[in-house]
Amino acid sequence: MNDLAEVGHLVRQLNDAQKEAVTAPPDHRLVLAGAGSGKTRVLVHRIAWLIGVERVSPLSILAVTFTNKAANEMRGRIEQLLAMPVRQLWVGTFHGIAHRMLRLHWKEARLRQDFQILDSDDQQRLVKRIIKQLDLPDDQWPAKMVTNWINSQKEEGRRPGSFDDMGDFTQRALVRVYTAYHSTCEAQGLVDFAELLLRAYELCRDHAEVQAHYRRKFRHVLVDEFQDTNTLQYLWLKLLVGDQGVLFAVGDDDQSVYGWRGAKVENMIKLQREFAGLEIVRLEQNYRSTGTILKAANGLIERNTGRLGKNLWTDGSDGAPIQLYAAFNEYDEAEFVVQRIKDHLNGPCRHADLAVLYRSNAQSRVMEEMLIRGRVPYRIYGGLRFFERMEVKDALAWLRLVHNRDDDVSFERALATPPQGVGATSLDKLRAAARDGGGSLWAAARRDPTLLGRTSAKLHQFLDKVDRLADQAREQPLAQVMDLVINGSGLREHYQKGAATEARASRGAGSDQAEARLENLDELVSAARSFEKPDEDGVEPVSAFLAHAALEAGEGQATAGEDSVQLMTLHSAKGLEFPVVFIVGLENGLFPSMRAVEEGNLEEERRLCYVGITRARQQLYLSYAEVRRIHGVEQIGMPSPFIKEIPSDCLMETRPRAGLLRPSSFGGAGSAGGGSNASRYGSGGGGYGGGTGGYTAPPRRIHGASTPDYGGLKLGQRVSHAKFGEGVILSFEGEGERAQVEIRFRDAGNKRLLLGLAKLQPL
DNA sequence: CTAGTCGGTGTTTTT
DNA sequence: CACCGACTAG
Repeated sequence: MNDLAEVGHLVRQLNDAQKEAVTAPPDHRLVLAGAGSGKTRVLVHRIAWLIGVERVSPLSILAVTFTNKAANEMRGRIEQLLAMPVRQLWVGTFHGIAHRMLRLHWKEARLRQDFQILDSDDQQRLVKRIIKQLDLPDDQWPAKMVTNWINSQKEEGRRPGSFDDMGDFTQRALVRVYTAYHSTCEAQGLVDFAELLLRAYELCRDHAEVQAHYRRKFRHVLVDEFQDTNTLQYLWLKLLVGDQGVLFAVGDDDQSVYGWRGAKVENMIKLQREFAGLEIVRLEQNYRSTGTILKAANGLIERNTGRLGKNLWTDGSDGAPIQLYAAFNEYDEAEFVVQRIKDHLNGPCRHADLAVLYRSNAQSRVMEEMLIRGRVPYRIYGGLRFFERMEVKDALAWLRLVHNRDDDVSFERALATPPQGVGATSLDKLRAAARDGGGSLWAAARRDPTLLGRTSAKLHQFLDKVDRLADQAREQPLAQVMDLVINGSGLREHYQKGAATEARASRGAGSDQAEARLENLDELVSAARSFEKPDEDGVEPVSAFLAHAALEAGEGQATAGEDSVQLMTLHSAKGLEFPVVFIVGLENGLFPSMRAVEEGNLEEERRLCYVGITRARQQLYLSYAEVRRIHGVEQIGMPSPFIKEIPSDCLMETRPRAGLLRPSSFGGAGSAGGGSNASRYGSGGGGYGGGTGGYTAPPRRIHGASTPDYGGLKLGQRVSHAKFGEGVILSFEGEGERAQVEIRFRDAGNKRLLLGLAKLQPL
C-alpha cells in the first residue's frame, strides 16, 4: 500500500508549514500550533507518514495524549488515513501508557500483580482515614488539601523519604500523612493516578533493562498538548526518548490553562534547552475562525508576557463583529442567549452548532432554566460521569473486595452500603485491631471473631457473604460476576427500596433518581459484558475492567444522541469548535476568577479567555451581568478587564452599558435583543426558582441601583483598615448610612463592615 | 446504628 | 442558593 503514488494523500491537504512538520526528517521537533491551525491533523499525518513513507514500524511509535477522547480520536484517524488497523501502535493517555507498563513489569516496579487503581475519590477517602488515624484534627488538615499536597509531591517526583528538611511543623505533619498513606497503598496494592506516573517513571529510570527495552522500542515519541505536561510527565518523556529516540511535540503555550493542577508551560522552553537540535515549526494559519474573531483573540493574548510568540491569521473573510451584551442580571443574560440561540436556529444552524461557555459550573443553572423555558434542547457537559456515580462505585467496591479482600477502601465502602448493621463505632474498633495487627481490615475481622461483641455476628455475615460471592464468581465470565455481585451484595435490593421510598414521598416524580440508579446498575452489567480488551497483556478480566473503570470514567452526563445546544465550562471546551459560541459571565471576579484577581495572576485566565474566543468559527457573543447572585447574595460586578483588551473595532455593543440600569430603563435600547422583555425580569429579593408564574415580579430597584455612593471605592480595590490591616473589597450592600462593605483582609479574614464607620484608606 | 437537621462552604478537570 | 459533612434524636 505504500507506493509513492499513494503517499500524496498523506500530504495533499496540508499547507506548507503543516507539510514541513509532517514530512520532516527525524529530529526533535516542537510544533507550535495555534488554535485551529490543524494541530491534531499534523500529529496524525506525521504518524501516518512515519509508518507509510518512512517505513517505521508501528511497534516503535509511542503517541501520548492527555484524554482518552484524544487518544481514541487519534488512533481512529490514523487508521483511517492508512486504511488499516494499527494494533501494535502504542497510543494512549499518559496514565494509560504508564498503567500498561506497570502491568507488564509489575515485578520490576515492585507491585503486586493484581494492583488496583485508586481514583481521586477513593484516594481522598483513604487520606482522610489516615489523617484521623494519625490523630490530626481534620478541620486543620482537610483531606482535600492534604491529598492535593501529596499529589503535587508525586508530580515533582518526591517520595516520603526524600524530605531532608523536616523543620517546618506543617510539612512534618504532611510528610507523616504521606508516609502512612504510601505504606497503606503499598500494603493493599493500591495505586493512585499520580502514583501511576511516578511508578512508571521510576521503573524506567531505575531499571536498566526496562529502560533499555523501551528506548530501543520507541524510536518515535509523539506528544499532544505538550503545554499541559507536568514535571513528571516531562521527565518521563525525556527518559523514554533517551539519546536515540526522536521527540515530536505539539502544543500551544497560549492554551495552557491547567497550571493550577501542575501543568508547566515552562516545559516548552525547557524542551529547547534540553533536546539538542530541536527544530521549531510554527502553525499560524487558522482554518477555523473569521478574521474578526482571530483579531480579537490575538489582541487579547498579546497582553500576556513571556509568550513563545505566534500570530494567527486567516485568508478567510472578516465575518460578523463580536456582539457584546451588558445584561442587567444573570437572568437577563440567559434570556439574551436563548433569544439569540433561537434566531440562529431559524437560520442554518443545528442545535449542536451552538455552544454556551462559562467559567464555573454553577453558572449553568440559570442558563439551563431559561433553555427549558424556551424549549431548547441542550446538553450539559461535566458533572458526574458514569463510573463516578455513587451506585456504580458501590458495586465496583464490592467487586474489588471480592477480588481482593485486603482492599480496605473497598471494604469500608461495601460495609457501609448496603447497611450491614455494622456502624462507625465497630468500624473504629476494627481499624484499631487492623493497625495493631499490621494487616488489613479483612484480616483483623477474621483474626478475632468476637472482637465486636454482639455486632460480631453481623460482621461475620458480611464476611461470609463476600466469601460466598467470591466462590460463586470463580471461573464465571465478567458480566456474570458483575451481576452476581450486584445482586448478592444486596445492592440492587437496597436501591430498589430507595426507589420505593422516594416514589412514595414525592408521588412518583422524585423516584427518577432512584430509578436511574437501578438503571445504572444494569448498565454496569452491560458495560462489563461489552468490555473486552484484546488479551490486555495477560491481565485477568476483573482487574482489567476495574482499571478501565478508573482510567476512563465514561461519558459525562446526558444522552449524546439528540441534537442539542452544548453547555460547558471554558476548560472543557478546549479542543472543540462551534460555529456559534457564547461566552457568558465576563465579570471581574467571575472571569477572571476572584482568586486570580486577588493573586494578580491574570495570565492563565486570559489564556482561558483566548481558548474560549478561538472556539468560535463564525459568530461570537460575549456577555456580562451588572448584578449577579453569587452564593445566594446579589453582587454588583464590573465588566471583565478582558473585554477592554479585545480590540474595540471587533466588538459591537448590543446594549451600551450605562452604569447600573434598572430593568424598566432598557426597553428599546439598542436595535437588537429583547428590549421589550425588560419588564419581565425580576430583581433581587428572590422568588425565582420556586414559583410557577416566573418573572412576573414588577421591576424593583436593586441595591444601590441609582448611582451608588461608596465613597469612591470600587470592587476589587485594595484598602487598608486601622485594625484589620490590608484587604480587598469583595462586595457592597445597602445604601446611604446602611451601606456595608465586605472585605477580605490579608490577615484578619473576611469581614463585613459599615462603610460609614470603617474609615477605609484606598491603597 | 440510622435517618433527619443544622451550619459551613463555595473555580477550573483528567486520569 | 445549594451542596456536603458533622451532629443529634430515635
